[in-house]
Amino acid sequence: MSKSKPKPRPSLRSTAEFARHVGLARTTVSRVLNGQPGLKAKTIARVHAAMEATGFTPNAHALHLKGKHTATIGICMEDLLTPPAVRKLAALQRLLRERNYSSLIEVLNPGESRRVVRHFLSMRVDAIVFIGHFDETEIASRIAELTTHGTSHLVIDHAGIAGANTVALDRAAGMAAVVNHLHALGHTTFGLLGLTSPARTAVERVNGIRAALADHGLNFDSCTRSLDHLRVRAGDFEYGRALATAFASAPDRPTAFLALNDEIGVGALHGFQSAGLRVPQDVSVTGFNNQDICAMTTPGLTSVDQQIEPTVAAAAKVIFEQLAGPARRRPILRTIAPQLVVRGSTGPAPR
Amino acid sequence: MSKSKPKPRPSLRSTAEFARHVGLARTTVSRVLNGQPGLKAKTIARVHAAMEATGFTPNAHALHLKGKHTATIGICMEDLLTPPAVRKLAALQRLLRERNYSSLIEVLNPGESRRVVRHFLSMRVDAIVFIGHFDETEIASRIAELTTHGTSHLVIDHAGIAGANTVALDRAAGMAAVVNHLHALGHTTFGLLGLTSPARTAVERVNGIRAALADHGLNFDSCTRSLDHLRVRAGDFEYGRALATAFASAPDRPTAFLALNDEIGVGALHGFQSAGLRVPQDVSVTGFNNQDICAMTTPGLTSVDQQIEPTVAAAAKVIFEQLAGPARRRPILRTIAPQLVVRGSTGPAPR
DNA sequence: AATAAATTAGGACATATGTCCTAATGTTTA
DNA sequence: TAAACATTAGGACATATGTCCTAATTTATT
Repeated sequence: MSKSKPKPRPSLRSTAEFARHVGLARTTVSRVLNGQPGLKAKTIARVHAAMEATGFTPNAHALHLKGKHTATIGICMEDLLTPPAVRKLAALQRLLRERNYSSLIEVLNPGESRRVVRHFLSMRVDAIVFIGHFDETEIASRIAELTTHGTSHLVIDHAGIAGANTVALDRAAGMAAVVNHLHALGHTTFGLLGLTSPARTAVERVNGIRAALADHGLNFDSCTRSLDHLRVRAGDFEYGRALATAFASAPDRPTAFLALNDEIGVGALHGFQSAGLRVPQDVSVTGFNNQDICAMTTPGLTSVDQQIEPTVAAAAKVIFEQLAGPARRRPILRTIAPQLVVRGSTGPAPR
Repeated sequence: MSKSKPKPRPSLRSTAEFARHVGLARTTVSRVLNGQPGLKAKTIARVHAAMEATGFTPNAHALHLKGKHTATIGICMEDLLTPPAVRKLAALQRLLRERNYSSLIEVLNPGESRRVVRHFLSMRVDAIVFIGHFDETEIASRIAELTTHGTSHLVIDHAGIAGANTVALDRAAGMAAVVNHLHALGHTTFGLLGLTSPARTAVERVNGIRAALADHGLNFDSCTRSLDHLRVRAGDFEYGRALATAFASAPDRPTAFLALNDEIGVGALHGFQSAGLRVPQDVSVTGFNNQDICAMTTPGLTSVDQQIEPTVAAAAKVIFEQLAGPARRRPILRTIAPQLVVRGSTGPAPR
C-alpha cells in the first residue's frame, strides 16, 4: 500500500524533535533561534528553512518557566455586546499588541470573578484589567486579593471601587455639560429618561445634573420629571419610545429630555416624532455615549462622547507604569473629561 | 524604623515557596491540590486556608509542559468594531468558556497573519479560529501551514478558502429570499446599494440576486441598477444616504432597493425620506445582517438575519469534533441558512 | 509502653527551554 | 602535512509541576 505518510497529528513540538528533524544538535538549533554568534551562515539558513517548512515554534510556556514574563494581560469584560465596551476592548487590545502583549479575554458574569481571576493568575498574566461596571463589593474583594498577591490591576469605567486603580469618565461632568447647553438655549424644565436607577452609572449622572442646575439657581426636584416606573421589556430603544409617548401626552411636559444612553435617546426621539411633536422645535432630546446611531437619526442626536481613545490611552499608560515600576502604595486614579457633541436634536426652548 | 514589611511584589509563585509558607513538603501540598487520598483532614484544611489567604495558584505553564493541553483557543478577528463580528466573538467565547476553554484574541490586520499564527502556535493553542473576511490567498497559506503543522482550525464567515474548515452563511440564499419577497410584492426593478464591489461578500450576494431573478424569468442586467461609483468618505450610513438621494431624482427609478448591509440600508431609508419619498409606499428598502438598528428606524428595516447563534453553535461543534477525533482528510464545510426578517420598509410595488 | 498504622518528608524523574561548558569534529592556513 | 582555527555535539543546570517511591515521623491501637 503506497500510503503517502499521513502523520499530521503529532508534529514537531520541541526543539529536540525539531533538531533531530533538521539533523543538528538541540543546542545548536537553540543558538540559531536566539541569534548567538559563531554559527555558519549555511546552518542558520538550514534551520530557518526548516522552520518555514514545518511551522515549528519554541514553546512559550517553557520560556516562561525560565523566568520570562508571559507578556499576557487578562481582560475581564462586563459583556461583549454593548458597543462602547467593545470599542474600549478593541482600542486596548491594539495598544497592548503594539507593545507585544497578548490579550486573554473573559466575560465576567456576576459571581464568577473569583474563578476568572484565579484562572488568570494560574496563567501568570502580568496584569488584570476590568472593563465595565460590576458588582462593587465583589470586585473590591478581587482587587484586594490581587494587591496582596502582588499582581497589577486596573479598572476602566467603574469609579469608586475601594483600593482599585481606576480610569473612568467623569459622567457627572458630562451631564453637567448637557444641562449647561440646554440652559443656554433657554430650557428650565427637564425630563429624565432612565436616569432614576440606583446603579452607580445613573446616580453619578443625576448628581451632575443636580450640581449644574444648582449653578444656574435651579432646584432639581422642581425642574426635573421622571416616568421611569414604566418598565419596558423589549430593550432600551423601546423603553425610550414608551417614555416619550407617555411624556408627550402629559400635561406639564418638560421642554428638554435627557436620556441615560443613546438607545433610550433615539427611542425617545422616534417616540416624540410619532406623537406629532417636532424635534427640536417642540422638544429637545439628548443621549449619552455618542455611538454611531446618533448620526443615523433625523435630526442627529446630541450626545456626550466618552473619549474612548484618550481613556484607553490613559489606561494603557497606567498598566505599563505598573509593570515597569515598583508597586504603588495608594491606588492610581485618572478621570477623563467627556465631550459634548451637539447635533440637531437640541434647539432653543419653545415659548 | 517600624516599617511593616511591604514585599508585595514577589509573591508565592511556586508550590515549593507556597509549601514553605504553609510549613509542609512540596509533594504534600501537591497531593492536596490534586485530591489524592491518605491526607489528614486538618492538613487539607490548612492548605486550602493558605490558598485563600495568599491567592496562590499552580503555574498553568508548568502543567502544560507535563503534557496537559492548554485549553486555549486562538481567535483571529477581522476587526472588533463591526457589530456582527463582535456578536460572533461573544457567542463563541461563551461556548468555549462553558467547556473550560480560554480565548486568546488578536485582530488580524492584512499581512499580519503569519506573525499572529506563529504566536498562537508558540502558545500551543489547541485550535485557531478566524472570524470575518480576510485576504483569501494569505489565509489560505496560513490554513495550509496549520494543516501540515497538525493544528486544528476553523474559518467562520469567509467561505471559499482553499482547504479550510468553514462555517459560513449562505449569503446568496439570503439575497434570493429578499428578491423573492419583493417579487411577490410586485417589484420587478431593483436598485443595488453598495453591492457591485469585487469583494467576495458582495459577489456572493449578487449571484443570489441573479439566480432568484432568473427563477422568476427576469434578466439581471435589465432589472437592476447601481450607482456605486459614488463613493462617500463618511462611512456606510452616509454612503447609503448619498445613493438614495441620487436615485431619488433619477428618471427611471427602481421601486425596490437592496443594500449591502444595514448601515447602508438605514442611510438609504433616511435619504429617500429626506427626498420626500414615502417608504414603503413609493420605494421599498432592505438591509442585511438584521442588526439592532433595523428596529430603530421608522418604518423598521426589512433585513436578513445572519443566524449568529446557530452559526457559532455549528462552529463550536466543528472545533470540538476536531479536538476529540483524528485529523480529517478533507475540509469540513457547513452552510448556515439565513432568515428573512420582514419589517415595514418593504411593501407592495407602486403602480 | 510497645507495636502497628497513618501520615508526612524528601528525593527522583520527565517535560521544553536557554545558557554555559567541554569535547569532538570540520575547515583553513602555514 | 601539521597546526591553528572555526564550528558543532552533547552534557549539565535551573525553572514548576505531578507522580512515584522510600524513609522518617506522628498518631492510634493493643
